[in-house]
Amino acid sequence: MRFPKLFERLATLAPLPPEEWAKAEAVAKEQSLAKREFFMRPGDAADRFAVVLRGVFRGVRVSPRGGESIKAFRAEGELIGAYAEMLQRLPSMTAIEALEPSHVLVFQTQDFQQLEQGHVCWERLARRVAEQHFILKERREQEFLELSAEERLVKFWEEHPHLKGRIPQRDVAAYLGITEVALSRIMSRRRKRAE
Amino acid sequence: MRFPKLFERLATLAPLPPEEWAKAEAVAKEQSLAKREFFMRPGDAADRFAVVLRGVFRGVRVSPRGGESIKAFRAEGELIGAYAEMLQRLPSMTAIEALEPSHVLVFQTQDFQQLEQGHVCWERLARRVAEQHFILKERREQEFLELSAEERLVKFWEEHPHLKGRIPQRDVAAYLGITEVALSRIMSRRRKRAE
DNA sequence: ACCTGGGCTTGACCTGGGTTAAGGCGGCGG
DNA sequence: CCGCCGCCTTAACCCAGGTCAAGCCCAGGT
Repeated sequence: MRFPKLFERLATLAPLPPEEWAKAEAVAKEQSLAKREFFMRPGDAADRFAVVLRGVFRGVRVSPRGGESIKAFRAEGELIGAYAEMLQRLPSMTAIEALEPSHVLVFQTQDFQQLEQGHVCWERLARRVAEQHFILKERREQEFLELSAEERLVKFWEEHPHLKGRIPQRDVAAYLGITEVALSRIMSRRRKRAE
Repeated sequence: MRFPKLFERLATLAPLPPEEWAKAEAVAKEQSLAKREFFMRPGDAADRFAVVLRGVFRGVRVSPRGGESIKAFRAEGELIGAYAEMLQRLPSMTAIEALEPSHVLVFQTQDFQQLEQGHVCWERLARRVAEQHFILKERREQEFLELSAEERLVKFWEEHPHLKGRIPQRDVAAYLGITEVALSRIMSRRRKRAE
């Protein structure tokens, strides 16, 4: 077994027989990405996803009007991929970019579907993944509905302490739905208030 | 079969043997709700969900600070329930309230889990449901990130034309994340612009 | 017909965040 | 060592939306 830690993590989501995991490892391919290299670009087919082994990624949505907003950051142990587009069999509308030299374990969705046909555990795992992703998005929805930009910022760092120092300020702003300028103002305001 | 239309709808999500559906109908209970009556209140156990047969509901999150925001409206054929809380086995933090005299088909999550143990089709259906819910929430996230309140309003009516005239203005505002006052202003601004 | 109350609008005023543009500053290549 | 570039900050100005408060409209009840 090449990735015992990853196996353990997945097994907490749904029971996963080691021999099934062995099959998964057999079809997965490792990939290294330089800083600023893309795992996926808008327009690419959403036919692959990966687990981050080392590094951090940002999922960027480039809107028709040119604005960039950030859907999520993903670090060690988390999944990257154009999930919504994959489910809808649409080309990716998301850019997924390494913010550090990174290393990932890539699966073709086609290979994953093969695994699903071999054992129900994969369908169960996929269900749990969908549910967890839903919970995350609903939490985010709620933050937009109820919290000010400043409150969202505080919460962001509470929930993602491991990203401290690894992502540029402007990306945090794009994640919060504000500009770099507004974020800088909010931070200086807080600094002052804390004397 | 008491609800052939519902059966058909579900069968489009995942293959569903009629005999399994019969079992589901056997454990489900119909419930009627008056206008303003709650299907679920904050603090209730999230141990049931339902399909709307007739009527409209709003899912309201009452924040600690007293503000009300609306997570979703649900009409005929859609699911109501405190989904995220159910997945996390937490008590509901959501109020689900009928905006019209309504009629729903209620399932206990416990009964649903029984069905799941009897046939994989239910797990597959649950997965599809999770995935669809995810897609909806991600779409909403994107709207908050990229669109102004006015653009969100336009999109809301494009996507929910069947709710026209059935939900009060203030609830639309609470769904968009703005106040009733702001919504009224936006609407009058648009009226003027259209001469 | 009248009152009442709920839901919507309007106005005056304030504030948070957008926009634009001008620096500051640290790292890196020449 | 200098100059450049990327990233962040600051300032001036503007506008969308929040807040508070008054008023309107209409449906329901008496």
